[in-house]
This record gives sequence, structure tokens and C-alpha cells, in this order.
Amino acid sequence: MDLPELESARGWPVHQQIAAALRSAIDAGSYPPGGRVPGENAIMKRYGVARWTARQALAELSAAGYIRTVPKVGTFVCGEQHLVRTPRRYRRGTRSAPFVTDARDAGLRAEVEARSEVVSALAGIAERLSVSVDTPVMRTQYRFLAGGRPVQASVSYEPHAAIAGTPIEYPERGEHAGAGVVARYDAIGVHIDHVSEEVTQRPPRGTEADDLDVPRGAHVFLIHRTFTSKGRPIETADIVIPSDRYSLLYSFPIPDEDDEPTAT
Amino acid sequence: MDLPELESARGWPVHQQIAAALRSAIDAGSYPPGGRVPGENAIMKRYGVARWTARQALAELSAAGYIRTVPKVGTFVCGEQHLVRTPRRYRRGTRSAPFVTDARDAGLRAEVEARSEVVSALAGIAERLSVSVDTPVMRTQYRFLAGGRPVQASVSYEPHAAIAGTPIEYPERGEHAGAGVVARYDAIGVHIDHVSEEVTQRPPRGTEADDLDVPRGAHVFLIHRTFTSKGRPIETADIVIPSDRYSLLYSFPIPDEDDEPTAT
DNA sequence: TAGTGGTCTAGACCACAAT
DNA sequence: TTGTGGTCTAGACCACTAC
Repeated sequence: MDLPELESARGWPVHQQIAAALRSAIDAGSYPPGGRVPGENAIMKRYGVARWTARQALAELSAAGYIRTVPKVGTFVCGEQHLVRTPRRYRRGTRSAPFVTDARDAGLRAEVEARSEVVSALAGIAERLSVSVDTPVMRTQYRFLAGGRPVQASVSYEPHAAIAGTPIEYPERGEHAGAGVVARYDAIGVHIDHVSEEVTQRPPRGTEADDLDVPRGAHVFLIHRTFTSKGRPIETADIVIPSDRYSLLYSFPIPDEDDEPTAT
Repeated sequence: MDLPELESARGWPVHQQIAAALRSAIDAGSYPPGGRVPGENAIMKRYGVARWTARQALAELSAAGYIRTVPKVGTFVCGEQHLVRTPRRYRRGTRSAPFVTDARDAGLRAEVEARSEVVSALAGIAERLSVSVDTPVMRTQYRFLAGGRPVQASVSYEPHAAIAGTPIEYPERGEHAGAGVVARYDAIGVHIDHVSEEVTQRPPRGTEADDLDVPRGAHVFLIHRTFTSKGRPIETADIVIPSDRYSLLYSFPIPDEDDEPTAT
């Protein structure tokens, strides 16, 4: 317990002072990555504060990705394992999905689970795919694991008519299983030439916190991705990524003045 | 006070039940956007819970962007004003900065404050600009307002040698004030052809919460952007954006197999 | 069995705004 | 003045984990 005293008796809230003390102790290396950090009870004793105060301090560091609190086990320093998601890898000719390459770059073993079924398009998806409501679409639910831990989940939608009876009908089966969307459609002669991704961010919902192992207070990225070929939507997906262990890297050319705008 | 009873007496934590009740009341339109929502004290009375429990319920909705709690004033439903940041607009030939166009699209008046000075490059910036430490760089601090409210802040760095004595030396002065980076450098014959943005996300730090008017529990996007010309870094910036009122839209072509990789 | 964090109660004082 | 949310105390019970 080498937490420093709280000096600054200014008007600062106590929980912020404690959070600052703990943060600098971690930065100084007093608590090595993966190691145990004083938990609620320890902080209550150390500083003579109530549980609420201790928890507020820990919640602040937890949201910032400094620590991770495991219910009934303890509180630990987060190692800085940082995966980078690289949509630039949506390039043609890559055999494996972009995710697999990203994970290997980080030195992690990658696994992908997928499960497909044909469903009727709801309004939102129908609009994104430019089809009418109730059109049959192939819905595929993915779960991506790196180093044994889940790091990404997504739900993909493709108009069924475009792939029915082709070798890529079921994304998780056959010769093209595990390939990225661009490579899969290349296999049936559909040349995907554009992607658009809308990035937002929010706390985990429903079972996302459990499924993706999102620590308390941390948020997830939500990406709405649509692939198009000559302006026509080919596939759209909702991608959920825990933001505490991922960053998103976008790298692309600056279009010239005379380029035509593309669909949103 | 038309909050429903809590039916589900299952093992669910009370604060989650209250949050769910309040959320559905908002979704159902019981509390119109901008209107007042039951605060901590009201929830304590309505459901007979302690302040901590009430606050946890409100914190959940606040982090999700449903409500905004203004200290000592009250708790209010967030209107869904959604700005879209569109780096696709880094196109050549646009007179005004991309931000201004984004804000106008949302029907808001845009203002930009900027302040420049020459400083010595610290290690991180020096690396991103491929210059040595202590090289003089022009640092510009921006603050962007839409409809009178701050919605974006950034710090930009450019090697001073490249712009010293040119009409674009001070980004906020002269004929090219208010132009985007691409247009400014076009003015001195430097053709920026590529941009890379790394997106992360975290709670607001220091004065960011106040400066950008980030509600309690909400997070900000942090973008590290670098413009390059023929692979050589021209400008790099750290951009901070409140994520509760912004989404990021990336739209770009899929490179072909034989394209060369670009610098990270 | 001892320790952990998760949840919750029942109070309290404060500064500030009056959406 | 009244009501608001911000902060805090001092307890409590629980389920689960680690040893």
C-alpha cells in the first residue's frame, strides 16, 4: 500500500484527489501492468473514506482505461495491449479477413466465429442496402477473438438474391470462408470499389459488456459500414468494438477537385 | 411524474430497472427533447431509493447520451442534434474549412477561433512530422463552435521552415484564413495527397469537459491526423470531439491490389 | 474462511441558479 | 427562498472467488 497522502486540501473533490494519486502511482510504476491495485475496501481504509467515494475514484480510472475491475476478484492495472483496426486493409487480393491481419500484427492468435441465416430486411437495413423492406437478406453474426479474448462483434447484411446459389452464399462455409467481403465478392465477379464507415461511440448495451469483456465504465465504438460497387450497396454491417483496447486507423488519398461525390 | 412502476422484481439491480423505466419513458415521448426529466431527488421520492441508487440510474442514461445533467439546475432530455464530421471533405478547391461545411449542413452557424505561435517540437510531435526534436514548429490551437456551442478543439503542428515567410505562415491571418489545410498548402504549391487519422476515445481530461461542454459520463473522440504529400508529413493535429453530438464519417475507395502501402 | 466488489439505505452539508 | 445536483459518511447484506 504505497499510496501517497492527499496533500491538496483545496476545494477539489476527494474522489478526484484519490484518483489523481492512484493514477500517478500507476504512471510511476508502483503498480505494474496486470498487477493488483488497491480496491474499494483498501482505499476506504487507506484514506478513511466511504465506499461511494472510493468507487468514484476507481470508476474514473476505469473509464479512462487505466484499471480494470473484476467483480469479486479485484482491481488490476491494464496492460497496454493496443490493437489497431485498419480499414485500409480492405484491399483486394488479401486472402484472410482484415481482422486476422490486424491481430497477427499485434502478435495475437485470431479466431472468427460466424453464423448465417436468411431473414427479412427491416426498415433500417433495407434503406442502407437500397432494397425494399422484407427483401430476403443474409444476416451473418460474427464474433472475433484475439489471443482468446473477444475483441469485436458484428452483424452483416447482404441481399440474398446477389449471392444465392454462388460459392459465397454462406460467408462461413466453403472455399472462401474467412475471407474479407471484398475478396469474397471478387470471387463472383463483383468488384467492390468503395467503403463508407460511420463511427459513433456509446456505453455497451444489453449483453455487449459480457460478450466483449468491456470493463465497467468503458465504452464501445459502433461502426456502420457499407461496401458499394459503382455506387450500389453490396454489404452493410454493424460493428461493435471495445474502445479500451482498439484504435481505428483510417488512411486514404485526398480526392481531387473534379471527383464526383459518393453516396452516404 | 409519469414514471412507471418497477415490475420486474427479478434479481436486476434497482438502478438498472429505474434507468430502463426512464429510458422507455423518454423513448415513448413522455419527456420531450430539451424538457426536464425527474432528477435525483425526484427519483429518490418516486421509487423510495437512496441518492446513490438514483444517481447510478441517471449516470447510465447520461453516458448513453439520453439525458444531460446540468449541475444545480436540473436534468434534461438531449435533443438529437447530430453533427457529422466528414473527412471526405478534405477535398481540394473548397474555400472554407471542412468543419464549416459540416456545420452548415446541419443548419448551424459556424465560428472558428485560432491562435498560433512558433514552438519547439516535442518528441511525439517531432516523430509524427519526421523532424528532429526541438525543430521549430507552428502550433495552432483551434476552437470550433457550431450554433454558439463549442463542438471541437484541436492543436495543429506544422514545420515552421515550410511556411515561414509565405502567405500561409499564420493559419488564422491573411487571405487564406479559415481555409482547410489542403487548400492552404495548395496556395503555396504543396500538393497534399494523403491523410491518415487514428481514432481513439476516452473520458474528457483536464478542462476539456468545460471547454467542450461535455456532459457528465460522456466521452470524447481523440483523432491523431497527419497530412502527407508524397509520403512526407506536412501537418499533424490532435483533434478532440465530444462524441455525444458528433459522428465520424469515413468514405473512401478500396485500393487495388498493386497499390503501394502508405505510411502510418 | 477471509476478502472482494456489487448493491443499497438513510441520513447530511454545501453552493448555486431560478431552462 | 426553494430546489437542484455534488459530495460525503457510516453503516449493511449479498454472492462469489481465492486460498
